[in-house]
Amino acid sequence: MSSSGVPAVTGRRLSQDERRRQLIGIGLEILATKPIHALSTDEVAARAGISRGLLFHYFPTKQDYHAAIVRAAARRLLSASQAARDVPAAEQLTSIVAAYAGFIDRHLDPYVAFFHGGPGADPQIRAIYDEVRDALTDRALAAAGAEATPVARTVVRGWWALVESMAVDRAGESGVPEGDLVAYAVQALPGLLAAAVGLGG
Amino acid sequence: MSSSGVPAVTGRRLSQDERRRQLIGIGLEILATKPIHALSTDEVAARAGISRGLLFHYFPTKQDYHAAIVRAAARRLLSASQAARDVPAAEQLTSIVAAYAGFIDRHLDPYVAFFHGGPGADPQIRAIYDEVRDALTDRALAAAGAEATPVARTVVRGWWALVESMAVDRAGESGVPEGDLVAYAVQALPGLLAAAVGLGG
DNA sequence: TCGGCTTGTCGGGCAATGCTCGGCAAAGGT
DNA sequence: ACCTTTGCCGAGCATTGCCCGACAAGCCGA
Repeated sequence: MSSSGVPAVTGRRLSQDERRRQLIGIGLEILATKPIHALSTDEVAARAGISRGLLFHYFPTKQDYHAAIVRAAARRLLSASQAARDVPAAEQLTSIVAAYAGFIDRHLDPYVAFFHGGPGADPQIRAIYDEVRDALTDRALAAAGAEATPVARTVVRGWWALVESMAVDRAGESGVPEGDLVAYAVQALPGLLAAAVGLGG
Repeated sequence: MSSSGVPAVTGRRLSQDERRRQLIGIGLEILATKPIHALSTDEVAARAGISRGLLFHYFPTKQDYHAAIVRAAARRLLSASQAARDVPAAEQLTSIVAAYAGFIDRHLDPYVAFFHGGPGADPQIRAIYDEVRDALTDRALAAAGAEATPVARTVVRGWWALVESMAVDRAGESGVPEGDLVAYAVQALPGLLAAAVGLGG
């Protein structure tokens, strides 16, 4: 568990890309454990076997470093939350929700730390959250075969919030089996969308 | 705009209660604007007209101070999200949701800053969030006349997440009138609850 | 009016931390 | 063997969270 996949033979000279990857990997490890304000640049530098100064060469600000880490976590979440290949159109949505819920189930603590964690007031991080929600919303709308009107998007974003809430609850305490949760969520969406067609605007 | 309601005649000697209130008031003002890591004890002390040391006499740690501020914000949210008096049972839920959505609408930026903001990994603050969600869930279940089974609680918590998501979206950009949103949310809950009766456990 | 006790308050100071900067040295081409 | 590039060091500055010993404002009894 020394340092995130990359062996980090201390003393070697890494390429920009290797170093960035290593530093982000270390950040992913640490931020899964403690909040940002408890992550010190000293610790990161020590784990990476480099000087404090070098960290700021790669990420001019601690906020930038934090944003890069969250962005990496977001990429993982999005790439995990795709429909399995060779899935018939009718089961696309189920496949996506199952993948998403499974991801939360497998990585509950880090998930909560990353996506309910960072300073919500930081615009960089807020933007990343929005991108994730938008991407998931696009996928769900496409899989559900629904038109992407503004109202429909709002509803689907809300529905994702519901799914996330229940998935986190489930992984935490409630005894609902994952399969049931997925089926419930998929079954609930059409009704929510249908009832929204008359909504203002 | 000197300092949050309490006049704070600098130089006077305040009682413990007055001072605490004043400091929390200042925190509520500042945290509505910027994230926690950008709030310095110096700034708070300067605004309150006191020394840095005194702040730590009232809140032994910056996290404690932060938690006290968030707790105050949570109290305001909860006290605003009640059913209006003299509302018939059938409209209790509508009244609560309207109050909640109205609160978000009136205080969008502070709301997001406080309730999507704090370090999610800080257990104190996480506990406050949980208390708020639990309290709102209790109210909604009672108003809907539903039984408070574990599954129902999970569903209602998820439904609140949906309501919050849509309310924030609404206040931000989407053109859905607030009344429509409230009616939509209230109408959606029974279906979500009914479909959940068979859920595992 | 004086003395004494309680307690809100000051302000200097320590250690940690975010961030800067000038310069060194390893890698690689010629 | 030289030179250019560039990854990297490490000393140092300013800020900030936090501690602590001491002062003084307020109240009480005499």
